[in-house]
Amino acid sequence: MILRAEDPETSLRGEEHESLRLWLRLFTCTTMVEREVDGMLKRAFGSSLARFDLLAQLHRAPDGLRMTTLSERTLTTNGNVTWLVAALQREGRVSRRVASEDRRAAVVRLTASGRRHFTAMARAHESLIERLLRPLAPSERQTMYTLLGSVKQGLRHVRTDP
Amino acid sequence: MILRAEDPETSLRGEEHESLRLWLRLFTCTTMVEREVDGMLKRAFGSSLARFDLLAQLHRAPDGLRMTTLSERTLTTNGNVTWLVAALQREGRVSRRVASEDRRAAVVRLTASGRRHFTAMARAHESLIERLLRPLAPSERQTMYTLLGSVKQGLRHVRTDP
DNA sequence: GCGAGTTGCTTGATATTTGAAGCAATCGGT
DNA sequence: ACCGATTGCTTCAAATATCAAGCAACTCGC
Repeated sequence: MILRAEDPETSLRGEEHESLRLWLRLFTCTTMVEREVDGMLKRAFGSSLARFDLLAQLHRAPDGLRMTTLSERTLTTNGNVTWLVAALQREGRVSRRVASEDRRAAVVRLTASGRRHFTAMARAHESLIERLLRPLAPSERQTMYTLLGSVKQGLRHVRTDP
Repeated sequence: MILRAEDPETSLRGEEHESLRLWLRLFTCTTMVEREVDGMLKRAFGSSLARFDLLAQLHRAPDGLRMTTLSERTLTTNGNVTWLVAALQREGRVSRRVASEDRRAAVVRLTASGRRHFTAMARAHESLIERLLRPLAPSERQTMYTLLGSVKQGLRHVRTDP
């Protein structure tokens, strides 16, 4: 889903709406990259971006993560995490057990197979991203990274800070 | 789905992987904004980002668009567009008719109701985006817009230009 | 004009995602 | 220890999205 207004047919006039134009382009670019990545992960690994993302979270948490933490970090709903973890478990990529401190909570972690699988995907993922972002010079990437940092920072307070 | 690696636990080391870090942040920010927007459109208009996007395309194409064009512009599958258009048609937001030049093709356009609905959503959408991107100064927005322009440009040739 | 390839779109089976509701375990006083 | 919130997760139904066929309407070259 893309709103792209940067083409000739655009209805936006002049310098006004700059935020909007920026968002449209941001959205377009991200979605395009997302589709490239998701497609690659599906074709080459029978996986998906959503799975990869979840595995990535677990990869940097050797002690495992709770369902809720996973849903916060992957920015999806708890129901979706339940579903994804179940799928990944069937595929043997993750294991789960009841948390010792809280019998309601589940701790999910990567299995050896999951770790291997993730590592292979991560390699392919990185080289694809490298390729897709090649048009940006290192300093430009840095600039953009910084600018996005402040956006991200601001997004934290959105709900509470109208 | 977010891969965020910018937190303390990150496994990325130093200046290498800058592309990857940038992508992760890009993805995070975009997804967060997407969720804000989608939620707002749902709560306030009983619509969604996907619908809004489709309507936006039609809004700037007074003569209507073909299904295929819609799927290209919204970056989704043709099957999804068929579904979305059917839903929007049931809701009275769009109309469709067979193209005069090609009896296979359908031309979709906004109805008066669709136009009104879209206009209202667009207003709310713009002010939300304005608010979310407020942390960026105008010149920064411009910079980012330009940088994303080259990324977008590069994405066009990805498939053909390994 | 004809038949082999395209194209434009729909279908149907699946996969994924969301949102709300439900259940059990834990927590905070009391 | 007991009760009413709260929390952590799952479930279920419904909304979306994807992918692979499938079908009809075009196009071309002959």
